[in-house]
Amino acid sequence: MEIKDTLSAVSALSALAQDHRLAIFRLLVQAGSSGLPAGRIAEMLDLPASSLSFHLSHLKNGGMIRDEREGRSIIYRADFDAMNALMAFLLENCCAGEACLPGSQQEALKETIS
Amino acid sequence: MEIKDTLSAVSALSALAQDHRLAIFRLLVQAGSSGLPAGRIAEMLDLPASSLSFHLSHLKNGGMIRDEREGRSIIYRADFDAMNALMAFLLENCCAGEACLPGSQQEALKETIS
DNA sequence: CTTATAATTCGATATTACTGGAAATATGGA
DNA sequence: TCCATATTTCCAGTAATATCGAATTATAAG
Repeated sequence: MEIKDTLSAVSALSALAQDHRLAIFRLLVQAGSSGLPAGRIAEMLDLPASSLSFHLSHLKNGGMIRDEREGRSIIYRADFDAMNALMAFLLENCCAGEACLPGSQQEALKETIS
Repeated sequence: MEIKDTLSAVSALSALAQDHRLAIFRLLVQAGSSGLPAGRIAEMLDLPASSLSFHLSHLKNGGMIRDEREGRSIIYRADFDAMNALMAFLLENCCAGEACLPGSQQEALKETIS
């Protein structure tokens, strides 16, 4: 997992920076590796299909989710590697060493992630 | 440092989800506790004063920075507690335990932060 | 081949964000 | 008081996002 450049960090952040999209992503995180079909997400969040589709494509553009067709459904899954990279970027660029994590844990995370 | 609700997480995320604002925040993180006056930020990022002010107020609204008047200048500082809380929120809600950090580090972070 | 289901794309509309010059506000000093 | 400096607020124009019904595409099954 590489550390993101500023541009991809911005698109990852803006993918999550919207109430419906954050809710969608959290659902997918909970769902784990089995993911959820679009219709099930729409149902759970009570969103019209076309609105959901708009947000899913935004999340996909930001690299935060992946999709895979399975029969008539399309299964969406959270991209944990991307989330990982985003966390690493924030830790590295927005936390200044002194804050957010004690130094030792920060070092350990860097090794884990990069 | 409390764990954020979804609404404040969205405003923190959207505060950072813009190229100029992310750049501003990173500068302030680097500057640390001494912070930077608005004019210096405008100079470093080559932004018109009014545009900078727009972004600063957005960052402030999202709770990511603080300001303090000092003579004719207004000094801006990154709010590390807010960044901390955002990291904790993401870890808790968008990382699903299995991912982003090995379990032991995640536990340690939760204790550190909450 | 037709019908039903799952999802996306299109299109029209409404809302919100971004930009930057000009005017207003606040402070400090001559 | 008057002027210069630092910054914000105002305003108008432009661009990007969000919403959701209707039309379209893709798949599966009878």
